[in-house]
Amino acid sequence: MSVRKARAAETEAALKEAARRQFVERGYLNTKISDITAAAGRATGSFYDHFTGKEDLLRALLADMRDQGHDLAAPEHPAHDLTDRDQLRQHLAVAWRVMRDNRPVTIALFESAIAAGPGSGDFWRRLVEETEVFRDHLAHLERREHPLPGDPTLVGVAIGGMLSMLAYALLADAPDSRLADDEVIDTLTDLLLYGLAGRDPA
Amino acid sequence: MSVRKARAAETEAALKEAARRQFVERGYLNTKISDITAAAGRATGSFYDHFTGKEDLLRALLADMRDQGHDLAAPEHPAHDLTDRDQLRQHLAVAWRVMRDNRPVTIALFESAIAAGPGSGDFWRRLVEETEVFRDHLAHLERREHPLPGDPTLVGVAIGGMLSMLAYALLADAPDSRLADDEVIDTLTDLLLYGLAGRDPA
DNA sequence: GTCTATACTGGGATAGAC
DNA sequence: GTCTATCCCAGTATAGAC
Repeated sequence: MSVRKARAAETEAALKEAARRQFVERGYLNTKISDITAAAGRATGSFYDHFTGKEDLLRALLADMRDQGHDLAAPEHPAHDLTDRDQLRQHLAVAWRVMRDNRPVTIALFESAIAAGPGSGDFWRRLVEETEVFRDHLAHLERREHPLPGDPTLVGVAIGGMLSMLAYALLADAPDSRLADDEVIDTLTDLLLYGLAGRDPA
Repeated sequence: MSVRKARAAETEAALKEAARRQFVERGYLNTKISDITAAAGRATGSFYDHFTGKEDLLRALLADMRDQGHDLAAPEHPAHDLTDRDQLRQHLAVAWRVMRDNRPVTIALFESAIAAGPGSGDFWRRLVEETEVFRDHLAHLERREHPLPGDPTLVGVAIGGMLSMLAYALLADAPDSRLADDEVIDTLTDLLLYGLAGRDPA
């Protein structure tokens, strides 16, 4: 790689890194192109030598994340019984960990989904996509004649929605998290597994 | 009330009504002042004779809703045992109904909460406020020595977040709801009461 | 490829006639 | 109170020198 290209790659990396920081600090929607370039110590114009716009940059960040093995959408799932506490907890923990480790992207995706606005069906579609893992596992349970609270898609979306919302509120809005990750995960596990009634209907 | 004032009130009402329609159609964030005035058949400038801005208008819509007895934050709660299926279902149904009956406001509040951006702690705060009812009931259970999945605030926020998210996705993004209200409410009731394991750990 | 400078735009907001 | 006309700014995006 030539020196020229290396420089360019450096700038691109700097822009991405700056963007990540800004997204966490001000949120995706409130971050202006000029905020990013300023934080990266570059001129505004330079941005457009690397990206066509903010959405394009977000796509790039998403791709980077995927390359690093992290995947917001679908963590691996060798196991297949969500009614097993350890397995359910494991799933929730992985999802939470991915979101926590990729706060900038988590935040940005959430905000951009909202900004797309209602009516397009886009929001619902994205939510359904993101919750594929849960839906699959739930459908699996259903085939095994395990009674579910309702339609697998709906239940999956409910669970996924709860997770996203909590992640945004807790990871984005309160970085100095007042709640430990483990507490959150344990709570969600028990809530989703046994509900408010609890294990023993004592 | 003078004729003059009546005219003004009419315009104000027209603006509010137009805003409600626009919020559902394009979303709160994507709605411009000029969209509202145009939809109301008034000039852009007239808007400012009634409201100082979009947020001000939203506050007015919220107040209207409250006046009509609907309250996004706290439906009445004479009963006090969320582990009773009927009572839990009732709570969820009321919350859902209020959101459905006030789609414009539900949508606008959700979007404006996001737009506030992370970092301010505002989002978390709003979520905690909105879920006061649940938290109170859960705390009540806890005092009665009923074991909960976790901290009442956290559990309440989780439940409320699930509801908000689902409402936005289902009520806002898919108005021609592919899912019946009753199905949603029944599913959530069973999920939250008994969890994925179900009533009988058969 | 990166800079500086600037053109362009959307949309919020106001002035002033009616 | 409502209109028309306009101002004005923030932000995006481009042009062109280096």
